[in-house]
Amino acid sequence: MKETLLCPRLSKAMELLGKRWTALIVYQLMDGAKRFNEIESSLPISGRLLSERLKELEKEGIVERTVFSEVPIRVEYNLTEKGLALKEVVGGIETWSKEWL
Amino acid sequence: MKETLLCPRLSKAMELLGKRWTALIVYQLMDGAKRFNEIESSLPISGRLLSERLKELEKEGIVERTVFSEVPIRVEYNLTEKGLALKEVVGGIETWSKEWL
DNA sequence: AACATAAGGTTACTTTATGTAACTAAATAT
DNA sequence: ATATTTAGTTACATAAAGTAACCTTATGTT
Repeated sequence: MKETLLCPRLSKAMELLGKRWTALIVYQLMDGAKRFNEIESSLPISGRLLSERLKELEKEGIVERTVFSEVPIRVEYNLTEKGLALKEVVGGIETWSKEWL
Repeated sequence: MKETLLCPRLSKAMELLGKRWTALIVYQLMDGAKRFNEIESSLPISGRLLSERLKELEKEGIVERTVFSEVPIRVEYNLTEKGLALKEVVGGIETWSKEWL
């Protein structure tokens, strides 16, 4: 695999969004905060991977994690401004899928 | 991994676009037909996987393959109407990446 | 006290996807 | 006969994803 002159930002964006589940997780958060188990139930993803993806998204500043120290513990995830900006992208994919799939 | 009520078309779209390299291949074809080696040179992808992805995209009707029986052989790939419709999606990702990455 | 429950994970292990490098086919040129 | 070129394919190694069992904390039940 050799190096190229491909736009590094587009490349980075695809590394994120092109990772399995990432866009669908963002999609789940598009209409407001959700808890870990809610996301897990709404997608055919395993807890292991959901945990991994949420960490990545948090590190990228796309998702924000809020812990409520109740019993049992409650953790909510919601999109940051950066994440909300992805609405257009995911919306575009949704539109395309409705027209062509 | 359990079943969900997730929109099957969006789900399918993400299975395609969320596969490594797929969107970047489409991006490479956005400004006209390209040959196998041209795509391979413009992306850090291996020939093995490029071949696999192009077959998938062809099967999905996103990419069209044209063989020119010259010597040496020449094969061109270009987007179908369905593939061209993805310009907006990939363009949206590009826009987002420029603003947020 | 002993056990169960619940959320939000983590760990160990298996299967699938991706990356690497060498090889093939066809037609021509040296 | 050997080399060159394009567009792949094959065999093998490594990385990522899937599965299932387990952990922690704080309560609630027997």
